[in-house]
Amino acid sequence: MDTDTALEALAALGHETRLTAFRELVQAGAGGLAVGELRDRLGAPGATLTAHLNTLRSAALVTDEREGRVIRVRANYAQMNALIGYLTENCCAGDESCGPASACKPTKGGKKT
Amino acid sequence: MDTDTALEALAALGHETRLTAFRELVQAGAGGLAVGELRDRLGAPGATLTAHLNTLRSAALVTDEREGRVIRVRANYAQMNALIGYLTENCCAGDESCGPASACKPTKGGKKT
DNA sequence: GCGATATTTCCATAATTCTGGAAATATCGA
DNA sequence: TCGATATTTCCAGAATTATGGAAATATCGC
Repeated sequence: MDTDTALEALAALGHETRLTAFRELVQAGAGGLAVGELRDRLGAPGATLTAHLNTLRSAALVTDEREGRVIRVRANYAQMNALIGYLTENCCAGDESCGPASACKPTKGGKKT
Repeated sequence: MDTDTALEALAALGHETRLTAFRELVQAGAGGLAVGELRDRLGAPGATLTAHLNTLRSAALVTDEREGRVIRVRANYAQMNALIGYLTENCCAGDESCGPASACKPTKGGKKT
């Protein structure tokens, strides 16, 4: 993931309603949620929710698919994963100084601690 | 890390200047950087940089320490790490559907030392 | 086609964040 | 003490983002 993409994803998640929406979608799993269901859970007006979903979609954090009258929204795990990867690289910057996160590095070099 | 804290960290990083600043600090390592050095690298006016550093500090992503006339700023790896932990939990939501990230889960199945 | 349901787009207002010059503060060395 | 350097605070204008009502669009079942 490049920096611009990470930036967009971070900004998208850095808003209470959007972070909450994303978490709902993650918890909903592969089935995702209908926009209306999400709206009920968040208690946000339709127009407001649409605007936030546009932001999340633009950051590729969610995908949506029309199913008749309903639009089903799903968390894009791959993108979140890529974001975590970006942050992990930018957290540890090649050394092991990140503590717990070093257990997170996928085989970089030899480590023993 | 709780959601409010993660929210603040995400919002702090969701801005080009601040993300760049944080990356510079991570790359600078444990020694950190003087505010002036960071200002030169980013090419931002002092007041602007101060405002951004205040945001990062408020999100606990950086720490600073006065050294005579210079204020040395350092990335707070622990906080970034906690943020990654938060996102990882909210990415995978208890199942292993996240691909590579599942290798990232600390003590779930408990393997290795 | 019609009415109902689901969601979006349009648009204006409100709220927040960003920016940077100038003045203030802190520290140093002589 | 003074003058130089490093950084912050103050402040206000500029820019961006958020909000939500109303109208528009899309799809359904009949």
